[in-house]
Amino acid sequence: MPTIKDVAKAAGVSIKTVSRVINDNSEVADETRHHVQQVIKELGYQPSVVARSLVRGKSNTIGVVIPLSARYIFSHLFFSEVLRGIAEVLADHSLDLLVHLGQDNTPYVELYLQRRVDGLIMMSIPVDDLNLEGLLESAAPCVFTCRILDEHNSTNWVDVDFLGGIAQSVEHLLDLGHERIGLLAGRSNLVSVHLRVEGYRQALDKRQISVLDGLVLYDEFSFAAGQRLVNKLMGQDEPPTGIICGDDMMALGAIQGLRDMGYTVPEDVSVIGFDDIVLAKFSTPTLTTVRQDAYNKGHVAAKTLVSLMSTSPCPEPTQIILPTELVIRDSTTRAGER
Amino acid sequence: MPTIKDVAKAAGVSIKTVSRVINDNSEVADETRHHVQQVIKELGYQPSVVARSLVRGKSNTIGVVIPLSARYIFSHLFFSEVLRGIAEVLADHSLDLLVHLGQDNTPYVELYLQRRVDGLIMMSIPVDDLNLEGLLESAAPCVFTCRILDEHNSTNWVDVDFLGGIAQSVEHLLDLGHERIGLLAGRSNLVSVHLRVEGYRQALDKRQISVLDGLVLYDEFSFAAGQRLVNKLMGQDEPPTGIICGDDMMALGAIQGLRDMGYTVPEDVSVIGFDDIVLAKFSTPTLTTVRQDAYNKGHVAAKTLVSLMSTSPCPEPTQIILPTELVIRDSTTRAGER
DNA sequence: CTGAAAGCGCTAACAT
DNA sequence: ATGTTAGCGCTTTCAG
Repeated sequence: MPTIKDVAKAAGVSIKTVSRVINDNSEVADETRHHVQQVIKELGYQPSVVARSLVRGKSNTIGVVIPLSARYIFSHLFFSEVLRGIAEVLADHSLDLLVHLGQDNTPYVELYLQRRVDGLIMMSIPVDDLNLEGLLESAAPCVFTCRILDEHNSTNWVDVDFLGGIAQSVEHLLDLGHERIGLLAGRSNLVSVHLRVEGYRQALDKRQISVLDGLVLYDEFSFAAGQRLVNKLMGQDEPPTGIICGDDMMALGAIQGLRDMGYTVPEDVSVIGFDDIVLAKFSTPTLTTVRQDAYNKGHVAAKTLVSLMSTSPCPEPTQIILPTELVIRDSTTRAGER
Repeated sequence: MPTIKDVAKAAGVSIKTVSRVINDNSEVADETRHHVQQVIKELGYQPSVVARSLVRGKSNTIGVVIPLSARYIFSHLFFSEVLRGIAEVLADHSLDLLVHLGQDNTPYVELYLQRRVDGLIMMSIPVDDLNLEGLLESAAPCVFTCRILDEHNSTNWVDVDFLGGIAQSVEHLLDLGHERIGLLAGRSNLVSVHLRVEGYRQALDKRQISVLDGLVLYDEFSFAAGQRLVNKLMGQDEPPTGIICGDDMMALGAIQGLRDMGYTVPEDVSVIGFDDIVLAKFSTPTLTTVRQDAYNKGHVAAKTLVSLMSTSPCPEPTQIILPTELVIRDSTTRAGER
């Protein structure tokens, strides 16, 4: 592959002149410019981004880190939606996108320390992530697509309103006359799961309803987990008449599990999901759920990172909570309908 | 951030010695080595991958190109599954993964020509892609996750057996006594769609059943398209009793559309999908479909690319067709059951 | 308007 | 076993 030197030689000009042409900034005589452009085309020359990165001191690349421990999100449409939101913003700024599955043994902050990326977007980091500390200690521009535990409150993040979304779900069920409400929360090592539980608590407290033991269960976000947990939940002395799930796949699993046990949804038990995946609209019954806009999450996170990187000195931490919306469909109804 | 020079100075050794330590190949006295390692740790030194790339002449990065025209795959779980398959192989080989949404105006072969990536994996390229030619003319190591039109038959690709999968679907319906079978094929600018149609034709020919006009329709892969097309299909004089769809989302849309028109699935019309997405197992009725292993597709494509890059001279083109499997569920039944 | 030369951070012959 | 030196391909003062 030709280099700038080859072009210079072939065009009979200096390297610097070629450099000027390809960066079309400084003044070059029109004649020279055209001639050089001609030679460039003939040779099929393309400047090496690697050499440019070295001399310019930046890679023009953003890393998106997906902890392997959160690998389940890979089988979530959620993931590709967030990624799409990120990718479109980066494209607008001519930034490249490096996707990194974080093996726990290689601290992902190295991506930055090795000048491979200029900034990082972290997806769904669990609270017990081993490499998080190293990242926060570094000067790496970084935005999380989820809240993290952070005593200094100094991280940038974009997240949806899990607390409010779940609280609204609880209120919806209470309004329908449900008094015993179960929560299938998700993995307990995620901040978002804690927030879900907190939203559940607050909504019940507000109506002076006591939070009962055994009505909040934890497991991974999956159809299978929904099926599993619902068995536990309904096996209790006084089973709930309404169940709120950490995400839609869990909710669909819960519905299936309930059906297998002989319950009818929503007549016997109302079920609410979270996310509003495509499926939610088409399941039987259609799923009442809390909508979050994953594309927008990625979009906003990327925007935040880009502005973070172009601003100096480092601005105040940006912490954005995106709204959710309760979408009421057919999986919820008044208590005691049957 | 410290450079190799800083380390050398601080350790009181030459740059080359530091280089030897961080590449731990050549012989360095144990004492020197330990000392240098100590200094590296103290300074928090990390070698710059950019500088390394420049001098080594390779980026250790693979680009995955997703044509924007195929943006729909972003909202397909399929995409993230393929990507996961790719990512895991690359991680094993310490290769980085660059995801590139191909804007049609920037030829993606530039990723290679600018030394940004050492090889490319192309996802779902339509036949009318403008930038394809440039890529094929270049020397870029490249593997497609779909077949492409290529008169020289010189490209490397990994694909699933669309032709066989659809043929098997047709046979399944024929075995159930269906004689009029519709095909909702997908976008006609995809080779995979042509192959689906070809499979459909061959299977019907084999049983000496004539292929009727109006029974094969084209549209995008989506729920909405399934709903749309089924209306056209059933509005004909002699509507089909069996419908084969290009993918599962289309099939689910078709089922919904049929239901809206007052038909029952599968009693009135049998429906078959393609992919076997998670949803297929949980829809009502559960969906008969052709399973393809998207993760494996990505895995094999990445493996192929890696071996391609490490082999010289360039080996014979690798063209792999992965098997599919017909998964029979509840959306298909004998013709005239009702 | 153009060129010579230094240097980005690293590796690799070639000494010593 | 260790250091010197010359690049990798580009940008960028600083002169001409």
